[in-house]
Amino acid sequence: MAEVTTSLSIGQVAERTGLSVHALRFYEHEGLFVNPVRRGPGGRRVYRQDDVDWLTVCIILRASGMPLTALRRYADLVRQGAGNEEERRTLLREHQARVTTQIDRLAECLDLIRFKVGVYEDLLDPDSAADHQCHAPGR
Amino acid sequence: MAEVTTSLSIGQVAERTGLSVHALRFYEHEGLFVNPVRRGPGGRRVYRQDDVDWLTVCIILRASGMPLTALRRYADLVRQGAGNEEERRTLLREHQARVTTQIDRLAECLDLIRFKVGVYEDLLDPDSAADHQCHAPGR
DNA sequence: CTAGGATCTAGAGTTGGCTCTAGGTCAAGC
DNA sequence: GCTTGACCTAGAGCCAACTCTAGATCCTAG
Repeated sequence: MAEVTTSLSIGQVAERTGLSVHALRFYEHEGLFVNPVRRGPGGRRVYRQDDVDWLTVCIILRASGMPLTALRRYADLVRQGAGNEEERRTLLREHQARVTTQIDRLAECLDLIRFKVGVYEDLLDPDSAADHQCHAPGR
Repeated sequence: MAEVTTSLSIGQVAERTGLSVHALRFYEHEGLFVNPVRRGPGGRRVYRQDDVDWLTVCIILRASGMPLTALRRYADLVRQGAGNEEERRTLLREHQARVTTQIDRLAECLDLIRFKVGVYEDLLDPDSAADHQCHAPGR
């Protein structure tokens, strides 16, 4: 039960990460990988599990709105190795702040949306209408 | 203290909504206004407070990720007048669901980000390090 | 030997949502 | 009468992040 260093093809990585093979090549081209992607016979890309792990992190950062430029910056720092941990922390903290801000903003939007849904709810079946305060813009 | 029907120029609307004049013309072109924008002397756009109110709603829906196509659909429904409230409710409910999903997703991402910030925190001043569980991918 | 499928590179195309430009009109103030 | 600034239209340009295409190579199975 030891798979010490399993090699993965680009197709396999695409499958396990959910990224397209196109996106994987694109990410590589953009310098988003920490380890330069090795090549096997015929010039084919060979990935390992830690590439997949890194991609998993990338996907999460992307999903939370980090632009590729910032992701590249982070990859650069990690690639450079020990010594720049403070900068990495700063980068992540800034992103963290943006994400919390974004969540708050969305929660506010959700308030209005809920309110408006509520208005239509009352309109469409007034029986189950609760009382609502009315302080939002029309329509 | 009665400003019964104040007319606003495109510049004034831009100022109060935060949208650019370009964006306002673009939104009009895209059919996102409920009332066709009236024109004053010289063909200039004349807005009123309820346009601003509507734009406020638009801005919130946009900020929560509603694409312009959906916003246009909603505007169409409102423009058509009474009778399609159910469809409006459906549209808003669907958007509401997407927003809550998005908030949840962001919250999950935030977990990882916090974890990683924590790792660098511990690394950079280990004195104040609390204990952490370790189950996230590397770097 | 050959057909199929996965891979390769380089670069063009797409999408959404604006933003900007060019060239012109119009009203007010000096 | 002239400049200034806000406005007009139509359409081009931009940005991010992919996605897709073309044409070539390589490996495996039949």
